[in-house]
Amino acid sequence: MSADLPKDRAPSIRDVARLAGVSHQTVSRVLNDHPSIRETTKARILQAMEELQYRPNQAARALSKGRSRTIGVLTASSAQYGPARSVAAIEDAARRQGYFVDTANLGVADPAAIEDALEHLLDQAVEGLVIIAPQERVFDVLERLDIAVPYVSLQSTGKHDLRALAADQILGARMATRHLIDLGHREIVHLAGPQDWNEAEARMRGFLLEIDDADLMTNPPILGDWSADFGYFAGQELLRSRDFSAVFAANDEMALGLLHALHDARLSVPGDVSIVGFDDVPVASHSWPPLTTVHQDFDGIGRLAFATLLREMGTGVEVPTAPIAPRLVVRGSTGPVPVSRLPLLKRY
Amino acid sequence: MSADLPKDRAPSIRDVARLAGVSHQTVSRVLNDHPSIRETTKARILQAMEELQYRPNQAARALSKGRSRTIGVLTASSAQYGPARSVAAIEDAARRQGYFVDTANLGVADPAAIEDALEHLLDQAVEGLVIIAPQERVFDVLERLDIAVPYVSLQSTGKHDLRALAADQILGARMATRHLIDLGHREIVHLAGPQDWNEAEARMRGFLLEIDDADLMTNPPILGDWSADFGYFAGQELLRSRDFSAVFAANDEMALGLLHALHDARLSVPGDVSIVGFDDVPVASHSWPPLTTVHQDFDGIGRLAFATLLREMGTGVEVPTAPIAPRLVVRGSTGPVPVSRLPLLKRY
DNA sequence: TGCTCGCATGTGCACGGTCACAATTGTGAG
DNA sequence: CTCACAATTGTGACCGTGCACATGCGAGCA
Repeated sequence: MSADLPKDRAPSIRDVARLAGVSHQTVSRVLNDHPSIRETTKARILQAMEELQYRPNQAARALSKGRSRTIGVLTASSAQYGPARSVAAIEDAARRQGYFVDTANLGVADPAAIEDALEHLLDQAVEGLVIIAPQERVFDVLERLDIAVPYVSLQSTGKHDLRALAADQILGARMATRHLIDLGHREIVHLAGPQDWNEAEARMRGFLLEIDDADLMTNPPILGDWSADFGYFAGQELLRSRDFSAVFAANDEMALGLLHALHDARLSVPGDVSIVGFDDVPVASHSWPPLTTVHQDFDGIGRLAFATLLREMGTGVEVPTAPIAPRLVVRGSTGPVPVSRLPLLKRY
Repeated sequence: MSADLPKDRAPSIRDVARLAGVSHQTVSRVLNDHPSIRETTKARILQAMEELQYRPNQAARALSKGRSRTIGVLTASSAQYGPARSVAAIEDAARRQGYFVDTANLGVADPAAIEDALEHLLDQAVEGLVIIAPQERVFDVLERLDIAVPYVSLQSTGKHDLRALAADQILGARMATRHLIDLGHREIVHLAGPQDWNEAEARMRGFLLEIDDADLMTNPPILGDWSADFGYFAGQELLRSRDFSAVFAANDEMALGLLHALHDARLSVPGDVSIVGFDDVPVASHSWPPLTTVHQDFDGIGRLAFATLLREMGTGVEVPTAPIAPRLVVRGSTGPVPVSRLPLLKRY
């Protein structure tokens, strides 16, 4: 049969309808599996679809239903392990529910860039937004633009939404700090993340809360930029200027850089200094010594974020969710305060 | 004025037209900046748009023009640094050109999952595809489905497209291997990536070519899975079974795991064994010792991929492209063959 | 037998843009 | 002042799908 002449447009429901000898509406009903369709008719239509290699046109569907089935993901530094992993998980979960994911990466996060990225996502008529690794500025813009779609944010402090995830950050930081205190450390330095990141701020908060609970003193944390390079330089600086026996770094990368600086200075870890990181990136267990850190279930966080967003969007779909708990993973980079160090402490 | 009654639908060009006192077509002309429009009219329309907070509906545009302005990115293991970074670069470049990016991550890469992910992207009527970190199977599926849109692939071997990028992988591997040979190493082991990844295969090819050019012998490479954990176990196994003075790992993660194994065995790097990685991930410079590796410009690769795709898609837009060259970064993990080792070699 | 009811299917239009093709207005030459 | 022609603007159809609202048809019942 030469029923399918060149016709370069992709086949539409009408083409399918013609081939199956029904009206386009009946075909549409099959697509949305409407209950009242005779089995034989349905079979005939399905076969016609198969024959024509029919693929529903999402744009047309979006236009007519007013729903795009697309969600947007706004992410800063998506090349970092944690965010990247969560994005992948979100994408996966979304695809499973038939949603498309449109991403926008923020390089520099000046308000103009943020607005630009958001506009881009809104242009696509996203039905919801996931904000990853949010900085306060992002929420300012979000509020200023008066976004019409629901959004959730990962790893925030609960200021704007998801309390559950927020608790994790603070709790995780407390666990890390507690671990060091339990080992006898009294002079603990916090190598913090950039404070305009809610996530970094929450971790610092957890650190300070735990220090406070233990009635310890601490110098103001060092504000870093998440990078291993910064960790390295901060380490050099610390060695020059402060006395301390342990460091809690706000993420693994900085912890690894710090480790490097300590090696350079011929100091032993954990002999002279103990180090704890945060995130448990895959290489954390292979540094020398292996890094004690706080494990985060990034996949779970991503899935939870999507599930929460789905609920927020008021779709009927309810995806089961479970709260995400951080987990302290003790490896070789932490140990008791060295005896040799105890007298030193008396100086203060 | 209460011209804007509730009317919950978003404003359309017709609403704008009414407010500006022109026809919808004139508004459309403004959107596509058609040349012949009186300046005063244009200004009036722009103001009306502003007033109504008008935002063009992409779905409608896609429907009527038959173009979605969307490209798809198919990626395996997008949580890895390199791919993640390239994806971000692609996304950025695409956004700049007004394109949307839809991503699909491959967890396990069985043909069914690949097909599923591709179908998902095609459902969105993507105009082009970027395949990242391709495995041969992906291309099989791609060919079987007889995809109608152009695609480019990152870091392939040139079998399917982009020769320029392919050369990089082989060249980079040769540079790494050459470096070890120049240092006097004769027994070099290659810790390869999974061979169904074209990228891994290319690196192995580069290694073998260089070994061959130097008239050296080598045992068959060890086939890994890219992970640091694998590098660690491979290291333990190597120490038990083989004699060697240097290892070229197909990526940094495996190299770091290997480093860990050597530390565990109390071997010195580079005193006893030299190690080279591939990728130059951010922590590579902070391992102990800092890792000698082959730097790849992932951002550049991403941009190049998008530019190439744009050309492939036959859009008028020409984005300037520059070939990407790998760069050997010599750090502390490589050094001359230890004298103590030379006699040992005679045994073979 | 005639009537109601529910299932299965069909008809026509709306969604918000773009396109092809008028229709109108403005401009300069003869 | 008229006409040809360009510049500007308007009209109506169409893209592929879903919705509201018929319509046809057989079963059940009085």
